[in-house]
Amino acid sequence: MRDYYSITELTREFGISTRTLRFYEDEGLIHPARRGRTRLFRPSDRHLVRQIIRGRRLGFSINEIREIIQIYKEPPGEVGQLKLMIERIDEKRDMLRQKRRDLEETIEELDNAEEACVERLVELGVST
Amino acid sequence: MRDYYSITELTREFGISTRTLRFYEDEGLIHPARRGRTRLFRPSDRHLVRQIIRGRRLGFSINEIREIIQIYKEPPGEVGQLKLMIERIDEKRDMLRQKRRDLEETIEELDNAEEACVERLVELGVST
DNA sequence: CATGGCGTTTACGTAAAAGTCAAATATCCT
DNA sequence: AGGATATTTGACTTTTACGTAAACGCCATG
Repeated sequence: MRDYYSITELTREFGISTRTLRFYEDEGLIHPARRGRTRLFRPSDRHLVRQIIRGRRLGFSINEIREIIQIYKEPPGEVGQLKLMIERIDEKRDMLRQKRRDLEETIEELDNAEEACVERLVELGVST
Repeated sequence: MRDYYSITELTREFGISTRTLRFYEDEGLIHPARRGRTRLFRPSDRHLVRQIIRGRRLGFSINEIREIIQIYKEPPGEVGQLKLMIERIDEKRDMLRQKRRDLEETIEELDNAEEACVERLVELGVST
């Protein structure tokens, strides 16, 4: 496990621009270390970036991603905070479950469409 | 099954604005009928809207949604077109599968976070 | 030593997806 | 018919998530 990654290494790995990574830092999603002015990304930063990218692919906004990232941090020490945190987690999970339903339905409709295409090909006597 | 829905009925049902529905029409995603200038949404339009909303929740852009909607239409009659269509369907399905992986991973991380919270509560002697 | 490559900040630009507002019609109800 | 209510079109604005350009620092290599 490497100690540090440079900004361009991460851009290459994740297929995003340096602008994007700096933007995520401005937005408080990541806090890479510094040597002088130069950013040094630790493995934990890299993992965070991976989580951000995942959230983005799932259609979450930066603010929603920020909320999700908060959750991954150390659990709070106080009982009230802990209960609140659990509530927030449940909320997010509900959103994810909704997305999963959307996903399954969409996949199913695509399956149907493909089957219709294949049937049509068979009708036309094309070997599949 | 109703014959027609008014624009405001659909906005209420789906929690979107009239502007949004007109925008989708401008973008060629839906083609509601008209009586005079007034839009009349048929059940098929309503179903399309449902599919659009689903796509939006999954983080697809309007253009991607447009492509997906094309797929739901009648399969083409010509062999080349059919094979092309099947390729496009497979592409979309790959994107959806990627999203599903992202989804499972994110849900799992949330599960872990929740478990950590619960454990912490147990440590503190709180009855869950 | 200057050239290239990678890094930085600051500032302005932009595309997508609507939101908002106004003014003009349409439709519905009595 | 007439007033209330609903719709339409069009123009302008906003938000999000970056893109892009300018201007400069650091350092290794020919």
